Amino acid sequence: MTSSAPSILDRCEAHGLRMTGQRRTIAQVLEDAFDHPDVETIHARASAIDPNISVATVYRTVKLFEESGLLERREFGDGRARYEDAEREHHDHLIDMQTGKVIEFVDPEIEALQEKIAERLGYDLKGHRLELFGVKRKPNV
Amino acid sequence: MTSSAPSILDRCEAHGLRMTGQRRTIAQVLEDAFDHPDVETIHARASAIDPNISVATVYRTVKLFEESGLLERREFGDGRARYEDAEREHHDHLIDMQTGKVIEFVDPEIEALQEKIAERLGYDLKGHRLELFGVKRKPNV
DNA sequence: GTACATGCAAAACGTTTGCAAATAC
DNA sequence: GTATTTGCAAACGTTTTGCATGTAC
Repeated sequence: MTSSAPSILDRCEAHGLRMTGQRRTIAQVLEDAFDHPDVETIHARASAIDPNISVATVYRTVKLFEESGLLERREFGDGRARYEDAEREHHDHLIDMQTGKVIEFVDPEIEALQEKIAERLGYDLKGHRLELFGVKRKPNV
Repeated sequence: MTSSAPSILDRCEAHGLRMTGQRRTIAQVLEDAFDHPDVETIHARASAIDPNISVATVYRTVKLFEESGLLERREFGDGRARYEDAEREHHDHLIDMQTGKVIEFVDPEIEALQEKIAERLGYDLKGHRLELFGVKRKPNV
């Protein structure tokens, strides 16, 4: 099972970004994240590796990475931005309203339907945001 | 063609909310809004009717109305919250990436599909947020 | 009359920015 | 060596809050 996708770090270099120690650390943190960390969390994790990182640098770096197409910014409605690797398989989110847990899913049917709707309205679909909010179904109450 | 849905004001009273002049004015503004105004805009429109309304009151009132289920809060990614009548026909949004224009649409097929996805993941769907981002299609370039 | 709503100004929150010192290339 | 990045702290825009005053019921 070979890992086919290039790492965030690889993509930084492919983009010709000037790589500092801080940027490398932040790229690493995001590479290892399988959740959707906000800036504060990224900063905390990065600081654990290298204490010489300020929040300002994290803000500047995630913005840079986002503008370079390496990261995607998400807003789940709690007032702060969250980030995830843009090259991961595309997916949408279901948020458990009781626990706040975020479940990822992919559904080709819904993707296709969105294209169709945009087209019907006279638009080319460039992106979308789909979040489902639900509560865990009880077996048979 | 009779208007069947009760007004926001009616619903305020049905909820037993204490009705002040300010709240009545804000309810009116939202009733008349066919766009998705942010707090600043709501405040401007309300001030035109009654200059004795502070922004703090608008913030407190939209939060109250939202918690009472009269309004829905939306975030279109520009950093401020926008509000719309919760009882209006359900719809999703397509945002024109070039102009910022917001187009509303309904698609029963996509609604049904979302239910199905949530169910497949073991959840009862309680709400969702779907926003499409697109650019106007050019005839045949 | 009393509990609740308001206005004001101050504070909180996440985020951005100006600047001098440090670093990548 | 030079242009870019960093840390710090101050500033930003949106939203919340403490408190004294005013209002609905």
